[in-house]
Amino acid sequence: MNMSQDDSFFNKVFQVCKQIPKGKVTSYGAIAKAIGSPQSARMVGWAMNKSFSFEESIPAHRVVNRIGMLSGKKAFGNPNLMQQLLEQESIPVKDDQVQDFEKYFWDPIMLDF
DNA sequence: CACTTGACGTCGT
DNA sequence: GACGACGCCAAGT
Repeated sequence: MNMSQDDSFFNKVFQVCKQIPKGKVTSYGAIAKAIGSPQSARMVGWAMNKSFSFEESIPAHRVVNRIGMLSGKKAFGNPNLMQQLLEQESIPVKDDQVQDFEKYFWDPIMLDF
């Protein structure tokens, strides 16, 4: 099956993730809602974990849960890497939580999927 | 093939 | 407002 033209859940998730502006973050639920599956937020997170298997550079570090916590930091190999990447984009992180989450939050719903 | 796990979110207490 | 339970869907065991 051809993944390049795959309109499946995963592909949509990856497309959204790649379009997250630098210095911004979003939540799994927001992505799920944006692609039309608001109740499949878990699948978004699961897709992110699998995203490392894809050659495409998915900025998975820009995706956190609804409260801005770095719930998936462990998937980066080094648990501190996710926070490092966020701070690298001028996103303040403290205690595995994005500070001023609302301020840096980017809603993918505007992509009008 | 049935059960458990998981980078979540919403609702009820 | 913190904590627990349930629902969601796919993959791993």
